[in-house]
Amino acid sequence: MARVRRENGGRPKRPTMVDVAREARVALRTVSRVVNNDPTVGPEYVVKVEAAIAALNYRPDERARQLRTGVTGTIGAAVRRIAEANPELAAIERTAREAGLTLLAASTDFDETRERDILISMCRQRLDGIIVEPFGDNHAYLQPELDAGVPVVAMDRPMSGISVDCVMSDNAAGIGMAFHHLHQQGHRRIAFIGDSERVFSGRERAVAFRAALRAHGEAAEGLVHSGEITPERVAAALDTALRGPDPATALVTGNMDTTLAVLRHLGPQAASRLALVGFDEVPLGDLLQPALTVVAQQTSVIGRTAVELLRARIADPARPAQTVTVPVALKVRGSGEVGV
Amino acid sequence: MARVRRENGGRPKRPTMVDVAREARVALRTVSRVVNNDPTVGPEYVVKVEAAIAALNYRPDERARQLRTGVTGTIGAAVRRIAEANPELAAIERTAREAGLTLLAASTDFDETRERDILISMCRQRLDGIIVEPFGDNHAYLQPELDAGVPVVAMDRPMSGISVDCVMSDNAAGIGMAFHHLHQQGHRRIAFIGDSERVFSGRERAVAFRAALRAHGEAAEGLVHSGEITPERVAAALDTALRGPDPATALVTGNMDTTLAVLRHLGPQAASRLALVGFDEVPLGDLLQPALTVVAQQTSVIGRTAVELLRARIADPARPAQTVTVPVALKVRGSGEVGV
DNA sequence: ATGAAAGCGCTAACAC
DNA sequence: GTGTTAGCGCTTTCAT
Repeated sequence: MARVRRENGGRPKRPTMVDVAREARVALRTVSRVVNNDPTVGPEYVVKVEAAIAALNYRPDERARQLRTGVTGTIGAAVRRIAEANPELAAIERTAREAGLTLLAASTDFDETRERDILISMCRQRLDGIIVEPFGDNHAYLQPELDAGVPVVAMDRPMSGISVDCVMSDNAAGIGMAFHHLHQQGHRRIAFIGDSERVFSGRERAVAFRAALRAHGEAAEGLVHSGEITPERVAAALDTALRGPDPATALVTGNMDTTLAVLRHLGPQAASRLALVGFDEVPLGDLLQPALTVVAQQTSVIGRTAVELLRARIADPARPAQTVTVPVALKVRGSGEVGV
Repeated sequence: MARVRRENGGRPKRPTMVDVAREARVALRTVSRVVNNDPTVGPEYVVKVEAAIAALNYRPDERARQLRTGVTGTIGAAVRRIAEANPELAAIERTAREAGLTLLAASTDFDETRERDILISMCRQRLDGIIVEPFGDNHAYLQPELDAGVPVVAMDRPMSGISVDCVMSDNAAGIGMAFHHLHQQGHRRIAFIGDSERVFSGRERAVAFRAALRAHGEAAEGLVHSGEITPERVAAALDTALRGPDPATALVTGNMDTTLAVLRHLGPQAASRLALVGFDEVPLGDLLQPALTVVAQQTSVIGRTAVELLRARIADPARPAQTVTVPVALKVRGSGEVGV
């Protein structure tokens, strides 16, 4: 049974369709039909071929099939971090699987060069389509690929320099909800700490927060802090916001990393001294005391939509690019409901 | 420039090496050499070919290259869950990248059938090797693939029915550390709640815990609870352990999910009533009160080792299979240091 | 319904 | 140093 020919260096050589045809004494074409479950094959041939396949342990070579047919049945996902909790990626995988697609996932790792390498590599692999959570801020180099018909969908952030389908959360509405909630609880000095405004979502959220302040007639001075998420910068921002004659009594954090940095700086009871609403769910946020009130993104909707947009574009490369905005929801759990 | 031929249905056709050769008025072979940075090409040809490549927006087809050369430069990782925090997967990706390998990651999703589908699919894609965090308990169906020379490495758990390289944590030592630590703190009634003993790590850890009890002359009655991780079962196990005339004063949990279930059942201050040591880090465990004392696995060592074992096997298919055991470490943070 | 042969896009011998 | 040709393993006309 283990009739493996060895060639050079002890590396066994897998049997090919030709070997199966010879073993079964049928034509190559017949083996191909059996492998692809073509119903027009005589039952006796099916038996013979399947016996030969089993005897030789034949496995079709997917690469050759892909080369011949032109499609890979695989889509790529270039996300910023695989391997951290990534519910969007989970949703992409689930949706892709349901559609019979294989998923090739890679981390851009917050590195513009690496993002580019990954995307180019995916194009060279002739994947059926690519979902990207863009990081760099100039994706014009992808224009030739788009012209060549490579389907691309942006997730969480738009891409600059090219026009592609995009799905993302309603950042402005989320910030509005957070602000409004704290305002309703009676807070009048509400601060915001978020990501750098060079990052798309950081910018959108900071802008929305300033708009909320303005809408409620509050001044933004000393209340809006955006920049890199480092423990030092977050600590400094907190100190500024909480000091002075008129300190903030409530805080909105612009993303998960900021929320964690705030919690780590103030200690676990941060939220018993300060009303806190975070953008993004925090793992185990429900076990903290008080539990964390957050603006939650519908990550699985986003991931599923990304795949759906991609499939729609694969089916019709000519359809106009569209941007889908997914609503967010306020999860009231305690930390935002601390009195003034 | 955007000289894209369209054929059927508006799908553009990408130019091939032949097109580039024609455009540059050189032979196919020359284009191939330029693309592969062969130094023996005359500089004037390099210029001509690169101009043609740019003019046509040519991108080499990786599938054809792979088919011809026989190697894919890609390894597969079949893990139980992509998309949850998975530091081992992160380490695999990093190590693979450093070695110039692409990573194809897929979730087996705690589903034996799916695991099998994924592994077979990876074999059909002729990946250079496969890392699997095994879930099912009979992998004999992979024997033909192993015979055919497919390199496979098991991670976290051994595979049954076949002999492959394996890397995993020293489960017994970790349980020993947890028990010993609590015993040193003066606890004499130490309970254990863990995963089903049908799962390899659940079994190893339960067995090790019983051995620890025995070594300290304690009886196991009512103290060792293994089974499916559901809120109900964990609650029942807790009730049993904490009730009666001689209730447990300390608890060891067998994995992260159990730890979370315990925390959720007892409330966040669980550890102020009960000394608790968990197996596995818990995200944000350091922000709880008291912070969680855990047995931490060296996940990045495990992931890196998995790739290294795989590369060693790719290089030498004949080398004997080996199992690498990675030490674990006790992280003392507070929850295991609560008095009797 | 089955068989022979061409060809997907590339690399590797070999000749020039 | 460059061009010609065969062939990787499969699918797909086209004959039979």
